Amino acid sequence: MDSTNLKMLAKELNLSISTVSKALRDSHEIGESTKNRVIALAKKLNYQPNPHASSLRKQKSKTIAVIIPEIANNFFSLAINGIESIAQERDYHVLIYLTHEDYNKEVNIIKHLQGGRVGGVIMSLSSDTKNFDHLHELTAHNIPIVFFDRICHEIETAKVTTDDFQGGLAATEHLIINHCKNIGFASISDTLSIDNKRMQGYLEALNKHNIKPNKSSIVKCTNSETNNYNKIKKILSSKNPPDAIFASIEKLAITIYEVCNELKIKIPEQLKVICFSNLSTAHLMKPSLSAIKQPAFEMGKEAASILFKHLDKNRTFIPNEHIILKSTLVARGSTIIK
Amino acid sequence: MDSTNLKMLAKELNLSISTVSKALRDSHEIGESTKNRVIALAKKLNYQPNPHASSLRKQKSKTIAVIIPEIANNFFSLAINGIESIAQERDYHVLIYLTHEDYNKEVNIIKHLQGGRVGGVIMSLSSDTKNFDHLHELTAHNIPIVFFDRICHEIETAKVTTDDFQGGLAATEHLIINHCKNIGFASISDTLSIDNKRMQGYLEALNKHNIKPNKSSIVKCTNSETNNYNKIKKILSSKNPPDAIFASIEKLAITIYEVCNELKIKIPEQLKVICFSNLSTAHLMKPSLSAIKQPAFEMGKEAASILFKHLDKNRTFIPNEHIILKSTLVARGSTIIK
DNA sequence: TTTATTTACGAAAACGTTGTAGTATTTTTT
DNA sequence: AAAAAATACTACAACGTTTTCGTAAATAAA
Repeated sequence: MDSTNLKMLAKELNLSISTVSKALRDSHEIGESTKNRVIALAKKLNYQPNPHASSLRKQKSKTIAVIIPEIANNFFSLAINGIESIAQERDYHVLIYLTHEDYNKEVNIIKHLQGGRVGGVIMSLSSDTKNFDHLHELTAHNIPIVFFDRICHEIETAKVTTDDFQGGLAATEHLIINHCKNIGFASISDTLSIDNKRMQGYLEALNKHNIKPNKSSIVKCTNSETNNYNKIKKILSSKNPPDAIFASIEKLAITIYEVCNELKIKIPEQLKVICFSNLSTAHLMKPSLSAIKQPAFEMGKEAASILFKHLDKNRTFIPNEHIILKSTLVARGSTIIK
Repeated sequence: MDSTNLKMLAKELNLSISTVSKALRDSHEIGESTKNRVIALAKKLNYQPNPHASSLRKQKSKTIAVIIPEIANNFFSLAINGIESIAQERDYHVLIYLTHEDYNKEVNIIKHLQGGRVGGVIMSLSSDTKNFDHLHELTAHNIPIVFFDRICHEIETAKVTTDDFQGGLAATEHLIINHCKNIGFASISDTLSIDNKRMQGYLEALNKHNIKPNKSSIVKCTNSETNNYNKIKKILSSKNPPDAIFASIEKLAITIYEVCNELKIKIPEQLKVICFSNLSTAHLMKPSLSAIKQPAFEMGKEAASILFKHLDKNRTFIPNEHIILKSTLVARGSTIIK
C-alpha cells in the first residue's frame, strides 16, 4: 500500500491538487464546504503530507540536529529530554548525533548537515575541539547553531549555560568552609569554556580565602578513563595528597570514588569530593555525592525555544545572547562529616 | 550564501546536471577525466547533496526513528548509543521520539511517521500500550519496525530482547540461595511482555524451590513515582513484609532504596534488593546494587543492524525473528550480607 | 566497408509539495 | 447598468535530485 498523496485526494474529490493542498492548509482561498470535504477525506484516508517534498519545496524542514559528546550521561539525556519536549510541542523533529568527544566526528557530522537536512542545530562542543572552522562554515550555510553548556564563544549566536564561575566558586568555598586546606581540581579540557570558568571560580575561591593555589593539585584529565584513573590515583597516593577535590564533571567524581575504594581512602574523612553532576542516584551513593546540580532539562528547553523561535520566523542568523541559568549546590555526605 | 547544488556545478563545468549527478555517484556512464573534474569541484565548493530532494526522488531517506519511553535512563541511553554507532557507520540518521510512557503520544508519533519521513523505526513500547493498531498501520504503510526490549508480539518483524525469563529466574534464585523466604516482585506493567517474562521467571524460581507465591508480595507499579513510593512503603511497613524484592526495572529499585531510607530498613539485612539495571553507579551505591545487567549497547546495535540490512535492500517487510541476548547477574551488596 | 556495439554524455520526466499567477463566477460599489 | 472587487477555484512552475531514454561519436565485429 502506497501512502496517499495530494494527487489521490484531488482525483477522488474531483478537485485540483492545489485546491486540496490549500484546503488542508486552511487557506482563505478555499470555500468552507470544499475545505470540509477535503479534510474529511484526508482524515479518512489517513493522509500525511510527504515531509521530503514539503521540505524541498519550502526549503526548510522542521527538523533540528542535536549534537552532543555522549548520551549515557544524565546531564545530556536530561537536556535532550528538555529539547524533545519543546520539539514535540512545536511539531519539530530531533536528529541525534554523538561525537564521543571526537573532533573529527564532530566535523564530519557538521559537514553532513550542510546539505540542509536540518533547519538548525543545538550543540555542546566536544572536549577536544580547538578549531571552529566547521561551525563557521555551517552558519555561513545559513544553518543557525544554538550552544548549550559547552559553548563556543567564537560564533555569534545564542548560548545557554549555567553560572559556571559561580558554581566553581560555591563548590570550592563549600569545601573551604568544611575545613579543607589543600583542594584539588579535576578538569576535562583546556579549551572548554565551562571547564575554564569552573576553574576560575575555584581559583577565585582560593584567592578570596587566602589559600595559595597548588599547581600539583590540578589534575588535567582526558577522554581516557584509565588515564584519568591513573592520574587521580597518582595524586591521591602522593606524599601530600589533597584533602578535597572539586571535579569539573560527574564522570571524574565517579573515578575518584573508585580510586578511593581501591586506596581505602575514606570519603569525606580523608578526602572530600564535590562535582558538577545530575546523577539521579547521587543521594544513594556511598557516601552520598555533594554536587552542583545544573538545570539540564531547562537548559535544553531554553536552547530549543530560542532556536525554534528563530526558525519559525525564517531568521537564520541568531544574535549574540547568553542565557545563564542558575545551578544549585546540594551538599551531601561526600563533603560533610556527620 | 546559498549552498551549492548540481545545477551550479554543472554550469561551472559546462556539463549537464545528469552528468554531474552520475559522476558524483561514480556511474560507469561517465568518463574518468570528467569524473575527476566533477569530484574536484564538488570538493572545492563543499557540495553536499540536498537530502530532501534525494529522499523525495528515491522514495527513501536513510533516516530512522527511535521511539522510546524515556531517555534519562541508562538502559535506553546505552541502547541509543548502540543504535547511533551503527547509524554513523552506515551513514544513517537517527530521529529521537520520547513517549514518556504515554500511549497517546506513542500513537501520535507513529501517525506522523506515516508520511514517510523515515525508512524504518526502532522502538520499545510504552508501558501502557495495550492496542497495537497504530503499529499495524505503520507497517501497512511499508515502514518496518524493529522492536527491542519492550517488544510487541503481535507484529511480525524482528525483535531484540534479553533472556528475561532466565533473568527473572536467576535473580529470584539468587535471592532464594541467599536465604530469602518471602520474596516480592515489583512490576511496571500488566501488558509489557518483558515484565511478564520476568515475573514468570520469578514464579518459576519460587515453584522450583517449593516456595508458595504470595499474591500480596507482588507490587503492581505504574508511571506515577509517588504512587509507586506509597505502594512500596505500604508493603514494606505491613505486618509481614517481604525479606527481598526483585524489581522489574531500575527505577523501582531506586524507589525501594528511598523507602528503606525513610523507614530505616536495612539493606540487605532486613530487605534484599535486586533488579534489572544498567546503572553505571550501581557499584558505588549504599549498599551497592545487585543487578541483572542487560547488554543495552549491543541490543541497540543489533536492532539497528537488522533494520539497516533490510532498508539497504529495499525490503520493507522484516520476517519474524527473535534475537535473545544474554544478560548477566552481578551480585553486590544489596543481596549479600558480608 | 558496413554494421554492431560500446562509450560518454544530455534531455527530460518524475518524486509530492507549495506558491504565484491566472480565470471564471459572483458580489459589491458607483 | 457598468465597473470594481471579492470569491473559489485551476494551471503550472518551481524545489534539487535521480533515472530512463536517446543520441552522437568512437570502437569493434562482420
